[in-house]
Amino acid sequence: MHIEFIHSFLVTAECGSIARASEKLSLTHPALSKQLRSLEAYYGTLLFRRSPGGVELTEAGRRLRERVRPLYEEWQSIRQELADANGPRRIRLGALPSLAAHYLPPRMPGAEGLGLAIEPVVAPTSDELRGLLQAGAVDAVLCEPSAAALPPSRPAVWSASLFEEPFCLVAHREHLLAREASVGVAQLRDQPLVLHPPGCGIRRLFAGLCRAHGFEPTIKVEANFGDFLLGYVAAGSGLTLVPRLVAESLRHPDLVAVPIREEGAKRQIVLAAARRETGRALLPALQPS
Amino acid sequence: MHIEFIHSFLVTAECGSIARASEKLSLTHPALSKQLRSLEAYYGTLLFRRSPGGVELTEAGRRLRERVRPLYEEWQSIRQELADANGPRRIRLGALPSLAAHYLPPRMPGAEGLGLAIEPVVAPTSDELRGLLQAGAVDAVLCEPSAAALPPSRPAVWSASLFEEPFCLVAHREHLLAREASVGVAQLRDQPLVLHPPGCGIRRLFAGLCRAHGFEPTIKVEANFGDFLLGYVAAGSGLTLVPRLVAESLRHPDLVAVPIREEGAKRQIVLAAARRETGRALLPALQPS
DNA sequence: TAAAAATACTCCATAGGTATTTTAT
DNA sequence: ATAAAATACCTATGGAGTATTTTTA
Repeated sequence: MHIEFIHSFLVTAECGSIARASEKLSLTHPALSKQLRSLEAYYGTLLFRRSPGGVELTEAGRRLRERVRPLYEEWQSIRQELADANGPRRIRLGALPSLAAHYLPPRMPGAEGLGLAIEPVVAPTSDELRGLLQAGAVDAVLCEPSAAALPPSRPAVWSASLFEEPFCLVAHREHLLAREASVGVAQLRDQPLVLHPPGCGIRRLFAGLCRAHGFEPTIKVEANFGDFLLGYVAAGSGLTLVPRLVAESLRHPDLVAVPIREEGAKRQIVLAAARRETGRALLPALQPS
Repeated sequence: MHIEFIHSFLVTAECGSIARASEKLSLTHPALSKQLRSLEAYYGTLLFRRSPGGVELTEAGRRLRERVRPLYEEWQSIRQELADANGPRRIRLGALPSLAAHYLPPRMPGAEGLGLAIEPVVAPTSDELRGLLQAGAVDAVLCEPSAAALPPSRPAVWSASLFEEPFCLVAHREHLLAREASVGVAQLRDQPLVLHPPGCGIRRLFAGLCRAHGFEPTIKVEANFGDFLLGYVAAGSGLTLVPRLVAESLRHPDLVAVPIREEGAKRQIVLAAARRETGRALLPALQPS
């Protein structure tokens, strides 16, 4: 019997629904359903009463829960103790600047709690991160999926999708578009843009979108670091684009972020690791909250 | 992580040797070795120091053992409690007469302790037991392997070998052969025999052996029940053959049992079950002591 | 050098996924 | 009718086996 099934059992009992519990556990409902069935076979008893409204513990299920909950906590704590004795596990984690600045920091304490000492390595593009991963300079990367999937030479052994976020337009608060609730790509025709250099994911994606709308973007300034870009925008030199993650933490009083309403105007972030085990260890700490 | 690996770990720590522990656990040593390796990966520490003399717990291993031993006991006791609440599981177990009389009784209390209520069903031949198993009249059978392996129609889903035992010659204490330490099949030429009817495993096997030695057995009386056979032998009507199990519990003052020294003069006993789960549940209770 | 354990490999049981059906309200 | 769970089916991880090699006292 897998101990993890006990965790699934406890979470399901808590949620009162296999479907909702399966989300929490990052499982599909059939998988969770089968886990619970196999627990029931193991104990030779029905543990849940199923209904369209969800599931409810049977008498035996309640008894099991009472006894098994402290046991599972003890199990975890034993593992924790052994892990602590080893000292934290050092993991070099490559990340895009936006993620290193806004996504990683709030998750570092949680990672530490799991015995992981994350050493961030920042690189400006997903392509460069891929290179670092292949070269063994980092153990895992947080980047766009191309880096995990495309390389035919040595693909990342393991990867998991973390989240998807739209891009936002950042404009000076007095700019015309700053008053819109959302902007379409078409509205950016002939607008002066302050963007990343050509190798960058945002730049590539955005140039493609403009061309799909029948125009070339008007790029006025190129810069590599997000803060510089925002400086230009604040100075009134043009507009820029940032992922929502960055838009959410805009603190400059003169800057306004407006989401782009366009199917393709979003980026996906994946966690990719050279070894599966590393990825699995990292994943719980790096889930979007 | 499989909880069973913890059991393996505890047994190995106790034995101080992977090879010896693997026997106790009915595993091969590579399998156990891999279980321990995967535990070590799970905890991120070396648990045993390996040497040609066996294995020894490391510091981390000792720590794990101390903490995990009570946890595993609690796990077992939880399972026991749930099992008890269900009432014992009734299992109809077909068995050959010799096994039902001498092998099963001492193992019934152990089975009860495992929550199994065994209901013995006796049938004189392995073939008949096979019929009962196929018909669903019993859940499992203790018999010779032919019944588990041969049938092309509906083979037993699950089977495991239990033990092998030689046959013994039973003679009146004043018979010439009763003084031998062991007898060869050749010595039985022209001896009057008291044997089971042709359908029976012992009869079939023995007739084959005699023919291999170039003679037909001289069968004087046929009877279906072991006790009757022994009665005839005690009365001086001839010799008979019984498995060692029966020979060991001969109580008649006039009867002497002598092992047969012959490669093929032995029988194998297997446990076969219609469903794998039944077999697995039964196996620990029915192991030879 | 001789034992014990580790490895290489093959096979199969089973966990998990996707797509679909069943069920109970 | 609908939401939830179960089922059917497929793929792939990994646990167990057999045969062989490596290790180390």
